[in-house]
Amino acid sequence: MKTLPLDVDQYALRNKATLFKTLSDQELEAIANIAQHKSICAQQYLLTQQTPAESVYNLISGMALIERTSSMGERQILAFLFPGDFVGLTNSEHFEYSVKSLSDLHLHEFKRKALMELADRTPHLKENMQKIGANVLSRALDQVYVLGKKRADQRLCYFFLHLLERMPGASADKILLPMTRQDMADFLGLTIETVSRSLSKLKKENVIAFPTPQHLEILDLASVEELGKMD
Amino acid sequence: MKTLPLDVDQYALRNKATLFKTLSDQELEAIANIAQHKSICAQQYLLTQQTPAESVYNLISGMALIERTSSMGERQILAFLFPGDFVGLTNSEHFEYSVKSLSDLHLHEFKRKALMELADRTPHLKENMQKIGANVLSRALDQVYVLGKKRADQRLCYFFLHLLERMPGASADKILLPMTRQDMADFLGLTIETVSRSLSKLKKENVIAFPTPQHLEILDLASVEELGKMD
DNA sequence: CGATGCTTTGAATCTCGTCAAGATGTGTGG
DNA sequence: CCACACATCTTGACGAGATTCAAAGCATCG
Repeated sequence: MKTLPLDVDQYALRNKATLFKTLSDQELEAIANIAQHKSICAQQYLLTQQTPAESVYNLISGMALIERTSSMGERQILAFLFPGDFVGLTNSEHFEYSVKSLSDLHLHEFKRKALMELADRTPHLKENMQKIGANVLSRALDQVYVLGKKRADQRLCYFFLHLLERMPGASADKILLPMTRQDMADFLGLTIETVSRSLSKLKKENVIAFPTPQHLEILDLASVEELGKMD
Repeated sequence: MKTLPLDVDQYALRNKATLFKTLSDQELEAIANIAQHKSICAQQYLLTQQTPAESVYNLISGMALIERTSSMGERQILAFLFPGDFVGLTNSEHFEYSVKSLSDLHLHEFKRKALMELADRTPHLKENMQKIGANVLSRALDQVYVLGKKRADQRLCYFFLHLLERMPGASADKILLPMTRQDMADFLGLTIETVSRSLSKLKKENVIAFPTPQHLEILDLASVEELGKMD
């Protein structure tokens, strides 16, 4: 269990709000003692709407998505999860969403009770957890704004900027997309065809390029920022 | 715009997640000791994007809205606030939104630090605050789903059900709307014309009626539920 | 009363969704 | 290495739904 804290992270530690930021070695070890390693293959469900909400998870490596599917089969992706992200902080008895892996995942699993108790004794940890919660809400509100006000091409540019900011190793000239077009569509409140058409339009305007369908390149970052900005 | 007759405490106490639920008299008194009364007239800003986030507020009576306005003048309403609601729980230095009153407001103001400290010593209070936070997020995710997947008439029905559930004194045959059509549009990601047209359509289908423009009556609750349901 | 602000309606336009087909990739077995 | 099959992605044509711009209806309030 000593292996813990530090395989997380050259990425997570440089990220803004992460569970482990600014913690002392002792504090990190205390967390390590209640953490369990967990691995999941690509395209598997980490948890679903029916799962009792006893555990919370910290994503070490890989990518995942949070989705909600209605009884009529309508799927809305509520968020994508990146290394360092935290998922499962709810206060209901069971989760209100499902979490599905996009790639092989490594995570830390915590019993919620144990983590909460530790947080009570570890101010820095509690502060980090609150920050993470605030960020989750803040991003959900951003998404509300985008879905309420933006056209398809603008939503996609917002999405690119989102990836650029949050995805480890992403740079304007090389963004690897682990999600399908359908995932993007369900995240942005569009259909797969509209996503595809908007991508083609941006391609034709030389704003972006696709060396392969999963490999995005931003050619004109200024335009992307203009289209996708939030303020 | 007329102000709403609101029976505050009666509503707040029967509501699910409120700051004061299940607290003992002693605990309530401890809260009272750090609370300050505040009153605001209709159509005023309680706080704005620029306000430093030092205080949090608990709404006693009246209604308000949370909005975000972009540099291009696009406004998105992120939530409506009802008696018992809590606003201001963020972890950034300043707020990421503005709060505007729809009617005359009475609220409790707490210094964030003081409330946090008290919460540390008062498990019930902390639990209530966490529940409120979870509810806020849950509703934001509902809104993402609605904006991503629903037609104009469905969004309106969702909104009606939302009001029915949360607004004090609302019943199917009498819902007083303190907000304008523009507010509804900005909440639901529509234009005011689309809101008006959709309302007219629902009126023509005898699903709803408007004795006056601010007085909504649901004639066919089953249809409203079918159109506005979330699952 | 008229004046103002909010709401509704109308017509033209645009964006996006739907349905259908075609193209491109990826993986497998020969 | 090629050929085929399957999945994903792209494109096209059309229609539904929402926005835009403009004008007309209704309240409310001096």
